[in-house]
Amino acid sequence: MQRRPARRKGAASTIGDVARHAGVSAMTVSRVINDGPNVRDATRQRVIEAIRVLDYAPNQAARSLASAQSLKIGLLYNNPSAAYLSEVLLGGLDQSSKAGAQLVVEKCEPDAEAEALDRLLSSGVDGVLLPAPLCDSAAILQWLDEAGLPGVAIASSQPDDSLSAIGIDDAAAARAMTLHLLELGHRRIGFVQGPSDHASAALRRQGWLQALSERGIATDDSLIVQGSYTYHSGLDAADQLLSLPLPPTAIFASNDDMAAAAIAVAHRRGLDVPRDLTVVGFDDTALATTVWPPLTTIRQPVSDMSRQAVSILIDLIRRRSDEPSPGARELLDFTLIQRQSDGPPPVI
Amino acid sequence: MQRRPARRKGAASTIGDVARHAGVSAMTVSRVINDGPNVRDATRQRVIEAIRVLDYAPNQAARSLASAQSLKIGLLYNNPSAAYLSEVLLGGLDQSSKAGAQLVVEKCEPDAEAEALDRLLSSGVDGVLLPAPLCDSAAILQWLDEAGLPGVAIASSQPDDSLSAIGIDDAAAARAMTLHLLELGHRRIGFVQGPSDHASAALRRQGWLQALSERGIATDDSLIVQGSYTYHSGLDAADQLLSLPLPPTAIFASNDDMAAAAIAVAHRRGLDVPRDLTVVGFDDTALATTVWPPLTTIRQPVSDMSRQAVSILIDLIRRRSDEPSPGARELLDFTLIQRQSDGPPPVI
DNA sequence: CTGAAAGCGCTTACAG
DNA sequence: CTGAAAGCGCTTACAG
Repeated sequence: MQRRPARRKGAASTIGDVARHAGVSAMTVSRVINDGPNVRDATRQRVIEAIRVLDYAPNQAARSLASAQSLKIGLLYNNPSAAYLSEVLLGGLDQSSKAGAQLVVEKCEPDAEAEALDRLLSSGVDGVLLPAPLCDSAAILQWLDEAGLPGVAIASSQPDDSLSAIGIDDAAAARAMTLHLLELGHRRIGFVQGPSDHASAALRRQGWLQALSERGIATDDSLIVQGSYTYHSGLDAADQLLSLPLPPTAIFASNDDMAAAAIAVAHRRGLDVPRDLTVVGFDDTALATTVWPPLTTIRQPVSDMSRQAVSILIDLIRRRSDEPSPGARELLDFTLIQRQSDGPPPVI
Repeated sequence: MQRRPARRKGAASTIGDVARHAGVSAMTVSRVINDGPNVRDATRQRVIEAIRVLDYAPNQAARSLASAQSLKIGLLYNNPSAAYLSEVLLGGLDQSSKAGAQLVVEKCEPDAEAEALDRLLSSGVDGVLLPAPLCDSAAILQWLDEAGLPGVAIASSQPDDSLSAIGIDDAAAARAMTLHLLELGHRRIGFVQGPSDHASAALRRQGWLQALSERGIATDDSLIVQGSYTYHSGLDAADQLLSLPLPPTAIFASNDDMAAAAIAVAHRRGLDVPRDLTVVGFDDTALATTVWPPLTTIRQPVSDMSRQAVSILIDLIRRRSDEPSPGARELLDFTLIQRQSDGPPPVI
């Protein structure tokens, strides 16, 4: 029976060790760690060096005990999609643990925002992460304001002014995708629009329109069909598009669920994708690669967004009471991921 | 400009408050909190009452600082599916935060188990959560053993003996689903099997066989088709089944991805689901409800499993060095979720 | 079965 | 710009 080694992370170095090594007091080390003012540059350098040499990492428990400030961050979610949620969670968790903050996750049921928010508040959070589409909810924003808590929107390109936000430029991404389709030779591109209560839906449509007009392609209103971001709505939308007297040679769906549905419809009609019809999506969810052929789509760096959102939120919390920062906006790069659902239009 | 209220969770009660209220020392309160021995029952009751009255909750930071035991729990994942992962994450996060443990999440790339594990070890985790199928990896189990770390398998019904595990009874669930199909009137039920390196695959097949034999239905080998849990493999499997001279009236796929593919194939062949063909899955992933018609499937309580796995792991860590507990097994209830992809067989 | 003392590693006032 | 002291809320030996 193998006896378990005692592997307690042997005597991690403390603030005292660093102080001794640098020839200063613990107080000064603390100042350096916390980016405090009033440290001569030479002193600061010596401390930083000592930290490096001793491989020192502050003990978070001691930190929060002493400062009586545990840094609890709330994350409200609404399950738009599991893939999206898990990325938000992964990024948020990673950054929170690095920053020594605790992440408290609450589900927000459709018409019970108040309850979720109250649970969050009573658990003592110092700020809230709001992944889209929750950041577009007026009720939530108002509540946040009343509670006096800072919030950061994730994956929202057009959030309320009261919020700091991080996201991609949805319009630019949709424009890039449309340009890609145009380059392949497509001229009749069907567009499946998202629901009007999602800020992203309008922006994606706008990007599509812009690319078209840039290349001098006249827009044909019959090529725009309304969807609601659900797979089921994509079924109807694609059917409508492919029933047109002059059907499109490519379908650009505003999200992957609807694009996956478009592929299903094409197959049912005996059309090969991408030989007979090109279908592209948006979001790069798990569905994009479970479906056959895998979808060409736009990927948002969701976990990076979440990571950065945590940093921004912590800054906001630490700075508190100061000027109520006027909602910073941060844009991250998207990626066009080309897989196997796109190709040139069929030669007639 | 609304000034932020100072809402620091006003003077939460401490162990001292409780001690005073109960007329004992802080030490005794600590014993009660930690289920320590040597407390007279009457004393314990008084303390519990005081805790209730004062709404006392131990300060985790102080706790881990004092005990120099921060309780870090590692979670290794391998992205089988985002839905599964997010449930594991949600449950694990919830329970860890309740127990004052920190959750450290690491991704384990296909052939780089060693790296992921080393990162986990160097981050100082005290134990590891292993969601299926990672708990079936010999490399990981060996590493865990060498590191002397306790581990708990999640959603595994047939894990290694060295591990504690929590899961559902896959065979019983598959049997229940098959019985359900039989009750609807089906007699020719096609079965799409999972990959042989997944413990669950064999168990699910076994459950299917058992139900059949219980009802005295002869098994027809042509009705068993090999799949690999991917959507793409489901396409081929369903094609094979539906090309049979005497095709099945129902297809039971071992997971939702393959079931979704079966629906796609049926549609492509002009078959209506469920009127002409019943299709059921297993797992209740997001795909089950994005596809049309939504899938009848088996749901595992993944987030509950994850929650309990955390509790078990913490017990294991606290108990350490003691008898190396011989791998407890915990079975949770599954649910058969009936949606719209099943019905009686077509009348001929 | 119960308690008084010391200390975990940091930060917060307060001095200089 | 820097430091000595006290204390955050708990637990760990150690006594009784």
